[in-house]
Amino acid sequence: MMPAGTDRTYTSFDKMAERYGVDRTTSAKWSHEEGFPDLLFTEGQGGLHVYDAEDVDAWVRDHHFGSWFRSRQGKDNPLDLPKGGPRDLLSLRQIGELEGQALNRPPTSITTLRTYLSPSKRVLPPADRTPGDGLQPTVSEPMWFRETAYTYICRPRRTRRTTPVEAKQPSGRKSAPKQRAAGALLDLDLPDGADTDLLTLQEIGELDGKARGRGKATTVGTLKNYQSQELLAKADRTPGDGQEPAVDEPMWFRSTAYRFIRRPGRLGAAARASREIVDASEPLREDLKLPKGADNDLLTLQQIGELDGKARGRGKATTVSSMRTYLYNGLLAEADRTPGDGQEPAVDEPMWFRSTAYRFIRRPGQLGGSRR
DNA sequence: GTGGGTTAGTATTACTCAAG
DNA sequence: CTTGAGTAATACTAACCCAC
Repeated sequence: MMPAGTDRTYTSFDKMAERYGVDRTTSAKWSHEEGFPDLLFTEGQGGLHVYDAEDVDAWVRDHHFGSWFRSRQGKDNPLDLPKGGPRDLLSLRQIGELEGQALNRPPTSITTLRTYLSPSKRVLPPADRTPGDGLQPTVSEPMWFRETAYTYICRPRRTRRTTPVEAKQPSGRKSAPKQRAAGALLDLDLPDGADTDLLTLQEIGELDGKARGRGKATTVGTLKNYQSQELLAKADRTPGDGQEPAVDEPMWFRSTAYRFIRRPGRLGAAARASREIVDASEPLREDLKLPKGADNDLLTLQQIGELDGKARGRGKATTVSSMRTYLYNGLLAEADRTPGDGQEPAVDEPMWFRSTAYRFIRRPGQLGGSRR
């Protein structure tokens, strides 16, 4: 129950999602970020996380300005800009400073503002006043009315925060994200090679995708994300760093790359399976009664669950949810057919060949009813 | 079923740069 | 001074998984 008798307002991940126009997973993710307000309490059976709405709002303003700003659309003076006469005159430099202040970042440079003035962009309208325009008071450089400038500053936008804002903090905070990656490294199957071999981002992505059992390479874009999160270290070599051999794109030592690839965390099905099957030598059970049928008949997860429950003597079907867990753990191989794989007949959900499914059902181990 | 947590990926943006 | 193309980084989501 919400405590009564206070004027505090409460929020939860769903409410935040609605208010700031983001997905629930996004607001939940925020709660793990540096300095997010403390959890007040949890409520109900599902354990709904409840936070102070005002504290959260202040934090979102600081940390996810774009989302915060969106929630302020339609309000007067959404950015709390200094009051003043609409016809006050502001220079380009002053506009840059006000913008920086409003967005909690360094002043926008005059150079950048000039590019916004270019007719092709028109992000910022031309100056309201120019030297020699014959109006009073005379001006010695282009000037904008406060209202013009404010319309520019409050334009719909997403913002890109620069890191220096955080750099004001005493050092030592930044190491937090690295800590997260500091768990025990995984023992993955990776090609041999000298520690000092040089690898490109793309090559690292290929090795990463393969070793972690995802079947396809991790994209360069994703790796760049990891870089910004400092999960992947900075390149050991960069173009023009003066070392030999010269490189024409950033390169990582094999040892650096492998430390990243072996990071703790979730693995794709293939890699999980190869780690799971310690005792693959145990023979499949041949004593189970299973319907006859062609090896390449196609079965859904639900159908496999039904066969599994029956064959292993549990009376009722293994639930699809349990089947997913088996799949995740690599006990059941990945689907032989998936929607859009271009093969015939087309399927609209993942399907397994009868032979694949039966290999799973005949897995070694106890039969039904033995739990508890 | 509900809600929290994780990962891989895409979309979008602010900003830079070289050349006209 | 303009411009278009390029880049780095952020912001966000889909699709999972897991626990109660």
